[in-house]
Amino acid sequence: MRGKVVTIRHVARRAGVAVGTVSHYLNRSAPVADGTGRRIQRTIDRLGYRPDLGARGLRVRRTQSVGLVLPNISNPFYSEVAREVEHALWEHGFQTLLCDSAGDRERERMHLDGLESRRVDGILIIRSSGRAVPRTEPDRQPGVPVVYVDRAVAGKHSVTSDNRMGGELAARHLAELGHRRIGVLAGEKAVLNVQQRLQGFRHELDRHGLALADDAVINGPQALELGYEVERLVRLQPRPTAVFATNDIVAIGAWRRLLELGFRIPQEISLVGFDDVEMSRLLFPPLTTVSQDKAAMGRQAASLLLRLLQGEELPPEHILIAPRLVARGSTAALEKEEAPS
Amino acid sequence: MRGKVVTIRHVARRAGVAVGTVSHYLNRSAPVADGTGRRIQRTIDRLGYRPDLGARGLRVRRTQSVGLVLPNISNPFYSEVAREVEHALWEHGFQTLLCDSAGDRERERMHLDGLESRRVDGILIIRSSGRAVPRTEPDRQPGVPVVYVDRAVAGKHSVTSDNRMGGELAARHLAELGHRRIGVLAGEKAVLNVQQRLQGFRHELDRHGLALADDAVINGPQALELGYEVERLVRLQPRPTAVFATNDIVAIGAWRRLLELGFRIPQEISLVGFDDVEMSRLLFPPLTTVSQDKAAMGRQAASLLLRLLQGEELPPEHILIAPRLVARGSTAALEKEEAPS
DNA sequence: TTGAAAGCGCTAACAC
DNA sequence: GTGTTAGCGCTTTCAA
Repeated sequence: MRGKVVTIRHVARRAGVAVGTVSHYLNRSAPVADGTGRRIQRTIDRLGYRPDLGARGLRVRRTQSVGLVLPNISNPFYSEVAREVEHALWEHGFQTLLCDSAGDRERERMHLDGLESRRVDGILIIRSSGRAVPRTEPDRQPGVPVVYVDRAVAGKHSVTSDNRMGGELAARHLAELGHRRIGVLAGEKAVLNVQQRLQGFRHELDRHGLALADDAVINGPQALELGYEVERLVRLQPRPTAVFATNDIVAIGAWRRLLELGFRIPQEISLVGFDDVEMSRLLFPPLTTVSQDKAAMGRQAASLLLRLLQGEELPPEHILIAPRLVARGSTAALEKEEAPS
Repeated sequence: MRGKVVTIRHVARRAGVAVGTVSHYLNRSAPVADGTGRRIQRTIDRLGYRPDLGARGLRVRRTQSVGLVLPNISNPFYSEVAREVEHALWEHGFQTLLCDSAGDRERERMHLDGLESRRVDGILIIRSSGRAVPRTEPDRQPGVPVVYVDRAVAGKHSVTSDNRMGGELAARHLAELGHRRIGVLAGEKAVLNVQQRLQGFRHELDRHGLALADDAVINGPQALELGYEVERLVRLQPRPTAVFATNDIVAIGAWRRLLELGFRIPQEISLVGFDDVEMSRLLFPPLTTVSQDKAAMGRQAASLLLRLLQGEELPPEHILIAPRLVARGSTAALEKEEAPS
């Protein structure tokens, strides 16, 4: 497969020095005379020598690589995180090993095994939710730092959005616009992120003297189809004047169905999502949503891992990234108690 | 960093056999007595031994890894390709090394250097277009197979959509719906994919006795902003009744602006995109578009590379993936010459 | 079948 | 400053 590569020995011989000297030159692990250095560099260029990182890794026991495990790289949320992670790691000389678990716990485990065999220096993982993620879990390779992203795990390093705060932001926005009858399209109760968003939402509603009717909360997997269920919400008496969806995909499903049903957004009904995926702002009207700072999550997770890789001994830390409300066209102030129905 | 890992030697000693035997057992490179094998396996499990793939790679000169270089992993088009690639490679025991070039040629070059140092067995690359991709280019590491994705490169292995055919499909669809005055929002002239889509479009229009007016083609970078230029198109006299955008993002820009301007889609104006990114079907009305089979592209590229990695000597081959027209809500038959204006 | 040993490309300790 | 060499964990002759 790989032909006769040029090795450090070839370089040494051609430059008329010892391999140790070349190695020192390369790694600045010992000073090398100017002339010698130049001769070595010239030889390297001429021969097109590239140090074999695998061999180096075997020797120094560091591969300068980290595994990135996530449920689906083509999910825009994850891919944006992945992009930031890759950039941050690359700038520090680390190669990203992409592991797509396809949302499958078993596959995720196999990937983790693979990364262990590849002796990665660290791991960033967005666990597949396969029902809820256990709130805690055992270490695999002791000594290999792991940072959890978008999932809080007790006793581990993790970086997530402040989901509770996000829920509050959504509630405050709607409350301040004067909405009093509000429906919610919520993900599954077992999912921690959903729970927290809902908690925050309820809590803030409460502060405004509002409450969620039991039949005004619809649970289900966070997918387009859940959004379609908005139809049940608008049949309620009295009809909610605003709907909060626990993520944008769900909100988009709702948006579609509402438009199909002939509702005018936001005049007749307001809609708030969560995530701020790219397409939210492209809709018409564009979606008001709680924006998660995906780039910041990726960057923070990477830089936390990087610090651990330097050997810093940090206690497990849960970094919360603040979301912010992005008010766009899908929400509006409630017109004073709908006039003649 | 990595503590005292257990090596094949530990396993051998504990199992009371030679390291060679363990190796043979692991790789089935020689038959091993049943009893011995079982003893080895038990020891492996007990010790939690994981072969060091780096060390193995050093010895066998294959790393079981391939580099995937692309301009932006958070672009939904690329990330979908990436997903298929990762899956296909992983199922054949290869690890994907993710390299995001951020659309920067220099960075792309550095990534390629890095992959060379990491001794990847092969490379899949979606070149950054930084102005046009040269139609041909030199090999880097002789012996390391490279497959170009979404870009045709003379004399190299490549997998792309049949862009010309895609253009034809779009034109045929509009022509058959009775449209005669058609506008185009085209990417930059220097980009090969755009050229081909346009060629196909014009060619098919021609077959229907139609032509594109000079001022009915607007060029620019394929981004949302180009879509907004649809405003210039609808000011033309006579006004086009249909618009073809060379990709979906552009089409979505157009869709937004048209809605803002108060046009009804498709009653007053039809709109066709290209790519079929996820959000196309989520719009309202959903976008009619030429669907590129991204999954097929990823799979085919991966399986071509895999064959090359088996050592097959294939002549450079340009695999074309057929696109198909997905007629959704944004196009409609032209109502017989708009009645009273 | 099994075992011993050489060597993949590199770094780091040590000697000069 | 520079050169020599052991050895990282593994596979693969070759001999037993």
